[in-house]
Amino acid sequence: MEKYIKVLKASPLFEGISESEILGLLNCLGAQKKVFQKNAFIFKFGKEEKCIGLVLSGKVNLLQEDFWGRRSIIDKLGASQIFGEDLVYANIKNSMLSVQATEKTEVLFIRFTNMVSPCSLLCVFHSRLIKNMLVVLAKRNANLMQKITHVCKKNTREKLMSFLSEESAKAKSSKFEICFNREELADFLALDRSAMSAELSKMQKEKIIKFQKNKFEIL
Amino acid sequence: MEKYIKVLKASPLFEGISESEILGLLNCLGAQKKVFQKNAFIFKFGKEEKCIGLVLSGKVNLLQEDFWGRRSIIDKLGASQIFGEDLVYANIKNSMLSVQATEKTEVLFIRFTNMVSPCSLLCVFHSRLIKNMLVVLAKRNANLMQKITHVCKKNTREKLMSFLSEESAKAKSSKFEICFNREELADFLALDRSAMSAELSKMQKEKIIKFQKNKFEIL
DNA sequence: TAAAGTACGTTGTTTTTACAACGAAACTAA
DNA sequence: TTAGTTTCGTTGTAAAAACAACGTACTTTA
Repeated sequence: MEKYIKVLKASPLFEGISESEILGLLNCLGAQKKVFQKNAFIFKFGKEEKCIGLVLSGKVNLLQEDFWGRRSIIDKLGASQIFGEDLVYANIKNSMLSVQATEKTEVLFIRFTNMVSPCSLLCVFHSRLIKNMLVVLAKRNANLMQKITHVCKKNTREKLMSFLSEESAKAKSSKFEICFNREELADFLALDRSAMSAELSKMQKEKIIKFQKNKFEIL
Repeated sequence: MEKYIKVLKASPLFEGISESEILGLLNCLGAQKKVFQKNAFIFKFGKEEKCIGLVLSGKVNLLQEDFWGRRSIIDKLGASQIFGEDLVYANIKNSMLSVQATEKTEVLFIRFTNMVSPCSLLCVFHSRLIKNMLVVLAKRNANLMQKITHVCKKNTREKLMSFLSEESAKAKSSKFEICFNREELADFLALDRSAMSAELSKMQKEKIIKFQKNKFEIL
């Protein structure tokens, strides 16, 4: 696991814990690595899950899927980010969302029973882990709020502008790159892909934005 | 504050803490009561806030408002429920959402600086409060997910059915009462009120649902 | 109890979106 | 290299939603 120490250190879950201490903790936590190929499901909605996942490499989409296969993407996570954290404390057994690899992805699973009823070594770091979890949950909250902001806009253009403005703010620049391809973006903003594509072109013609593939600029 | 002890005891924030202990805690927490009239804003988006709010009586809407006054209701809270909890841990100073009283409402404010750096009495309950906050945040999470589920449905009818099904499940009955009036429901589901009203009527004609004011039945 | 205000349903028109279908470009793998 | 696949933009048409306007019933309050 030393190979991934930088990734682990950068994770919000291990904030404030030293590299050597993290390695010790992983044993207590019963951490296990698994590899997923592109498009493989890591969590599937409704299935019982007992682990938190930490992305070691690659990328995953958090998403909801309804009965008819219509999907709604909640967020895309990269290395160091974690998922499934809400299951631990909301008293829910079954996963509320699906998690799907968008490329070959390595995930570290942590059994959260170990996290709630800790062993003696874990005890030392228990309160630190708990605090970190609070931050993780609050951040996920902010995230969901942001998504709600976007999807509740009343039409295609406003949704796009809401999203692009936030991305621009995150990047602290009018030029930025987004992590979604067109279909993913449509599923994130609850739009029809082709209609969205048309609107993007229209906005480019009107010189509101410029884009090329995933590179955007707000004018 | 003895008057509200039942309400406080029922709050997820004080889960596992006895009534007498709660009363002691409130001093350390610097709790203060305020009264708000119908439609008054308790929090306003973007304003700096330093308190968690606990509803003692009445009801409030959590909502987002954009530049043009278009609002999106996130949730309606009643007695014992708390808001502003994410501000404490997400390292955000300004409130991400507005909170508005929908009737005359009493709110208990708790300065969260006191909650993070506790006094000696607080210390005894500190870990309990933290655990409770984890649950609150995780539940809010589940809540936001549920809202996302509804608003991401592709048309009016599906949004309504998604919402009504959940309400029915919550009530564990095909007959149930909803907490929103029509305009609030429209703002919750990101719909036009009149279009929604029309669709509800249509669904009633088709004998999919029955309703009268806020009482609904799924057939 | 009269008057004003609010909540809700209804309707017709305009605007917007969804859907399907297609072609070009970019990417992948044999 | 070539064939197959995926991604993306474009277009026309059908479907749906937004909007405005209005009537009625119910509430509030003076």
